[in-house]
Amino acid sequence: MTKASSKRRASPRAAIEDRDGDTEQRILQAARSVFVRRGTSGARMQEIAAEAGVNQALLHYYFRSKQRLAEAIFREAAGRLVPAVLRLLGSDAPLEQKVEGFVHLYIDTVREQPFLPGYILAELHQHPERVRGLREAIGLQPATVAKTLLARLRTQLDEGAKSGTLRRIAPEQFVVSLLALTVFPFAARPVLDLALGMDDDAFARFLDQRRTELPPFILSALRP
Amino acid sequence: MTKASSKRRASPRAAIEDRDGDTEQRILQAARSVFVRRGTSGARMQEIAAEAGVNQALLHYYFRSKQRLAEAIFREAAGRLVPAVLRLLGSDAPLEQKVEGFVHLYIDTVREQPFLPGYILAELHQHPERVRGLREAIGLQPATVAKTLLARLRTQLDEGAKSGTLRRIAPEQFVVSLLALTVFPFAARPVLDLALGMDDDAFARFLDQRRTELPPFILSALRP
DNA sequence: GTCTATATTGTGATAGAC
DNA sequence: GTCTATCACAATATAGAC
Repeated sequence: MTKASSKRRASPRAAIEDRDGDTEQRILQAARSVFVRRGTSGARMQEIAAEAGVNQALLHYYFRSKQRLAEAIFREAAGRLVPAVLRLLGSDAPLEQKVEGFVHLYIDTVREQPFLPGYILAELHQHPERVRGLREAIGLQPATVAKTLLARLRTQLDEGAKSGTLRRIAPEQFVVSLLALTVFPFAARPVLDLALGMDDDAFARFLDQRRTELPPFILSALRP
Repeated sequence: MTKASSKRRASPRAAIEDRDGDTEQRILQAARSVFVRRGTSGARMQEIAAEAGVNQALLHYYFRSKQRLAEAIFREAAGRLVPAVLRLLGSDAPLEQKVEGFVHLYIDTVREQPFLPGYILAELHQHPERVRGLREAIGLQPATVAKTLLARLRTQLDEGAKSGTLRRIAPEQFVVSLLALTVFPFAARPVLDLALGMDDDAFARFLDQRRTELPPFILSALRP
């Protein structure tokens, strides 16, 4: 899976004696859990080792250093969300479909790992250099992606404006608003807990409601 | 200012010989800068000391431990944003005024320290126990605040729905959407940089535009 | 109040037996 | 591949002179 790991894999053909779920996977699993919760600087190799049920030395055996492990986890996390989002928004489906498709896809995906957005935003905030990881996750040149995505959206928005079905709005504002309305509830989960007294059950109900009500809300906002 | 500091202040009446800007303030200033950028676990006392132009021992003289210093900074940061927001949203001004008032207040305030939202969200994500700091920043019991705020909003939204001027919407959804649209652009600043190629100038223009266009956008979304 | 050591602990990383 | 030391250094914290 990882470059580092494949290089290091031992027995050429054997791998049968691996216990329940190959060790590397158990480490990755534990690393995900810890890094996502504590962030890269807050994470401790010891905690990861314990959660994986191995000792610290093994982490280094599989992934050279904390740095590399952290990068692997971040790339994986970002790669799970970003490309799908970009593909959807950049497609040439009609705008109404994009909005609903995006909201559903995002909420359904992230629901299973509600801490991902908070983790990604926190990492990018604290380690801006990690944007590189995002670049790789995207695959293409960001500048290119941005231009084509925005250009396509602009076309759609302009058409709607001319035909009188849409209010005139800059594509950047549109994208950010769409992202904001969908991503923010996850990223601000602790705030909702405190400020609105929202526990896990209430949050689940909140998401159900939002999933169906957000698309019409957004489309209504777009109407002139 | 801080409990710790006032207890420790030395010369009873003298304080005149302090050089440019009282030392405690210089430390706080540096601590703000470092904690906000790196987060609590990523921050280094040494970096703070250097930025304040003093040595590490002084940090401990004024604020016992890194932990305490971090808490002071977080409380201050949260206290600068949260209470104002809650007061505004909980007031009995008409809904249209709340929306515009909130957007303007928030964007104008945070513009000067655009990393605050990212810092606060990241801290809450990585150290949920820090919610205590938020509690103190709010001053009142969060449960109470939440109830009265939501209750008041529900009244206003229901009235609007009955009179046919507003679409029916749960107050929780409304608050989260309002917050999302306003806060997210700051919290996701690095993403905007990468995904939309938005540098500081472009971001400033983006905010100008958003400040004026967001209120009508939201009000349009609320219309049936 | 502020500084220069210095103590103390935390934490990532490596060596080497099995 | 996996483990038990153990190293090396980074980082917080304290002692004590000035």
